[in-house]
Amino acid sequence: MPIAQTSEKKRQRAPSKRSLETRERVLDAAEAVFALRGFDGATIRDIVAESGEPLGTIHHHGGGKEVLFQQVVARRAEALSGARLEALARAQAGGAADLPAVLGAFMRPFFDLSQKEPRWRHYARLVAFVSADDRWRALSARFFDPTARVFLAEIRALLPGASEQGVAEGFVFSVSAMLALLTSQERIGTLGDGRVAEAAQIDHLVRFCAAGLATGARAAGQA
Amino acid sequence: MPIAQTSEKKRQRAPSKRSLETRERVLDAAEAVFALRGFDGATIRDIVAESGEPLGTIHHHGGGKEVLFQQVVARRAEALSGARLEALARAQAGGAADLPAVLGAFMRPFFDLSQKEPRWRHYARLVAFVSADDRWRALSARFFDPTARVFLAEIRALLPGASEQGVAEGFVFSVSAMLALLTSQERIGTLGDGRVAEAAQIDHLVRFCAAGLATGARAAGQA
DNA sequence: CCTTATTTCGAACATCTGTTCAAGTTAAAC
DNA sequence: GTTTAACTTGAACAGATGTTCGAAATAAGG
Repeated sequence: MPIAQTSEKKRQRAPSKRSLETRERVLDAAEAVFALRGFDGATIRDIVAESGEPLGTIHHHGGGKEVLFQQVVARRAEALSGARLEALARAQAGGAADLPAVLGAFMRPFFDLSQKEPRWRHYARLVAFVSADDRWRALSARFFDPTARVFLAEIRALLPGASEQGVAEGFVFSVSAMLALLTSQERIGTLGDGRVAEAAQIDHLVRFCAAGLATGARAAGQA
Repeated sequence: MPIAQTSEKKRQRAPSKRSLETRERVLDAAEAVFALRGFDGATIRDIVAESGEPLGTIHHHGGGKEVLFQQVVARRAEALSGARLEALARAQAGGAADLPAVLGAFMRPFFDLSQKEPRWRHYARLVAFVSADDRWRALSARFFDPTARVFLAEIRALLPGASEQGVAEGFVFSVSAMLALLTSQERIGTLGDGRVAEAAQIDHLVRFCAAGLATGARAAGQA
């Protein structure tokens, strides 16, 4: 899944195991630093310090600051989409899923993955940055929009009275609320009872958004 | 309302009218640039270009990049709080206000001000940055939290069955949804039918959040 | 009208930042 | 085992960036 389309000369040898490990360390460090400081606030030398790799190595594996950022976003995108679509399929296994179940299938995988693997919290913050900044619209469109469209269609099917525009707005509100919880959660995520409290907050988030979406649909239907 | 508390030597002369106008131009330009590029992405020389003022003048009036940012945030904070509290008082003029009215009093002034004075759109984006980044927590706490607490108390009074924690979460969800609309709106704000479409979106936003808050309270009351 | 605090202005400075480069090392392909 | 593509490493570079500084212009206070 290469990002750059232009003038790629083909490799003549498979990368070594050591090289692959180095690349992983570079991307992990970049993910952490970008998540903490944002794209403009982050420095290649911050990533050097975080990874322990020398300066030249960051560029060798990263391909420049901007391409490095894109690689970090791309690395976990497929896993995220997969988890969301699987959760949706699971919710629909026993017949039609209701609105909270569909919303939950979209939102919960992010939190579940964050609890299993702390690096996903960094990725979550990164996704918030990508979603909020027009500069990364192309990244959003490529990696997140296709899955979002699937869920949008499911939600529309559950709200037959709603306008397409209204559902889309409600979905945007929902995603922004999810990202707010996801990123604010980071600073209390490692606390003792964080896991228990977080589960309740996610339940609340899903209920909140489901109610908001349903009401918007109802009002649009009346008008 | 000075930001810096440390070692301020008192002025011996009133600032000239020309000086005040220059300061205003500097803050306007800084507001626009910070709103467009964020704190780290913005450059003093970007502000030089935007304002037309020479480099030294930015520092003379701004007091350094970080203090300049704080000044920009501070400048319109009081007007925003005032507009929100007035809207709340107006909503409660004829007896008790319901949840959508209270939420609307918090959210609508931002959009109303943006329509009257386009510079408020820049300020709105700035507020989104400040709210999203822990680095500016102190600014948030000083300029926005007091008013938010007033509205939080009003909402709690309207939802007697809800837990304090649950209402606070719902309020956070609501604010993040509002900021999402506010910042995404910027790119289509100057379109021809922008005003009409925006009004409908704000109605939708208020209904969405009111429904979400009410449902969260109901569920918490049941449990 | 004086005095001088304040403002205007841009050159200069030290530091930071992304990137390049070349020499040395490693390991894939045969 | 040999060859050499790929990787590792850090010094060096060009440009950007926040800040400082002093001289000149302006206007408040008397």
